[in-house]
Amino acid sequence: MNYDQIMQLALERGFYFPSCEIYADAQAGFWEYGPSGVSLKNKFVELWRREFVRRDRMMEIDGSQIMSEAVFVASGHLSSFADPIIGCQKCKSIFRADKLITEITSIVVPESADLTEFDKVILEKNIVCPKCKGTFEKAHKFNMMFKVGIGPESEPAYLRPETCQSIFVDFPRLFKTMRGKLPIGIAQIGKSFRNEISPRQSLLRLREFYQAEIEVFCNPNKLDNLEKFSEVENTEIRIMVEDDIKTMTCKQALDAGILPNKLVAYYLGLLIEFYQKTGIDVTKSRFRKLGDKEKAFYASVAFDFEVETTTGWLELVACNYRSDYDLTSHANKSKEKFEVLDDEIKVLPHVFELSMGIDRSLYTILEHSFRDDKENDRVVLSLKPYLAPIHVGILSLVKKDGLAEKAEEVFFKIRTKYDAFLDHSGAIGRRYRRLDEVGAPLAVTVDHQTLQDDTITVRIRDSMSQERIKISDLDAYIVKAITYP
RNA sequence: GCGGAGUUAGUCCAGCCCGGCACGACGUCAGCUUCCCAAGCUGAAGGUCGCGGGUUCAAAUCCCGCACUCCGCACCA
Repeated sequence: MNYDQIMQLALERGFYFPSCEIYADAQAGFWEYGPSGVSLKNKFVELWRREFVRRDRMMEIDGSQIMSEAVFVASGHLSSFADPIIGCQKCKSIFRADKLITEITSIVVPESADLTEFDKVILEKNIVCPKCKGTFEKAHKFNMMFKVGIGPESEPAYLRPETCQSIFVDFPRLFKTMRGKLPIGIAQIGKSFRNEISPRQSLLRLREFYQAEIEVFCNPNKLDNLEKFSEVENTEIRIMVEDDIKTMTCKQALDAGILPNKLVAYYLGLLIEFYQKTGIDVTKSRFRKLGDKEKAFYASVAFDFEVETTTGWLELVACNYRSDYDLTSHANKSKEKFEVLDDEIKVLPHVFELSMGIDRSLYTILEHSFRDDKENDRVVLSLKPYLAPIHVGILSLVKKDGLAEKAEEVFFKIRTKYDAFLDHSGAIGRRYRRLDEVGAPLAVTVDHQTLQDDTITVRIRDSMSQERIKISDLDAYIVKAITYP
């Protein structure tokens, strides 16, 4: 169960594969989901919707992927979502300006400093290219946003680098028209785009990727006034405390001051309960509080939710307390009013966000579900049944004697309700194994007895055990097996 | 973007030094056989040898450029 095995399974079984792969100019960092991948993703998204949007009575929106320049002037992405870089005139090597200066002179010039600051220090300290001793060109910024030109005049706009900006921009309308009341979560699933310098490892670092983001708007004076916290107070989380991972309940973490308030503790509790249901091994997870240097520019407190995979610790969710950074910025830039009434008092809400990487989560689900069952000479994806790309395979034991036709009858009865897959060809054991590899939890087999008494066998993926049931009971059987928790 | 290693069928790979019809396995499809766990037999399909250029009578093979993948650096959900 390492990265290469998952990659091979993904390619062979239609989970995901490189975009535009038949052309030589295909760029790195773009991947397609195949049929199995889409089916898994849809079910993952549905689970997310159940466990966050419905459970916590959030609103869900679907915003535009291209957003106007003003949005990113206000959000800070135009100035801050960029690295200061310098290039050598001679050998063309490129360096991070701030890192190189600190490395050579120990002078700390903040990443966000004015570009002339970098040029000044480089000139004063006579910094040259560490590779060829060449002199540097002027510092410039490499912005990680994709710029697009709108209309015939190519008016500047950008592909959003995070989905949440639409939520902030839409907040005033949503709060008014949807009868909002603090605290309120607004959620969105969609694509975001970042021009990574070096995308790598398929779904783990993409230039175009799916995020599931939740922005919780709250009254900053009432962060510990949250009745629903009792729902998760005994939920156990694993959290880094001074380089050790400690297991404790949300309440314990709150009481110990490791988590800052009930609101944050509540949503971290929801998060871990969600991931438990995805089949990811949460005993291999941790929340890690980020230091000031690691945090995004908009975050005042940040916890990363990380999971151990064969590629190392992988960040699946960024949990950022963004305070009023975004609403204040957009209010100032747009002149729109973002204050709302909470108990008759006007308040500018603060924001706590759960920013989930969907692609990375799907990869982790695959890796944590992958089982190399040598005893039975098979590869099994032990996915949670409700996430399986195929719910049930419908097989005829052999193709002749009318068994294929009977299997088709069974298939036609259930095909619109479940993800079912009909298969007649080849040895029965081979067909079971193919289903095991895409994680189908059930396999129904039509045999000679079926023709006599309308019963079929149902094979359970994980145990390989079988039981015989009536065709008329199949629907109820499948519902029970694949229903969401 | 840098350093290193790579790229040949759906997958894994041989061939490359030393230029001459692209090898094998797995998988897929069809038929036979078996009739509940990747058996066997017969047959078939599947290739811009990463892309572009050069050298040559002839290039997967030699030369140049580029792209992509993987590992490290840096960046990040």
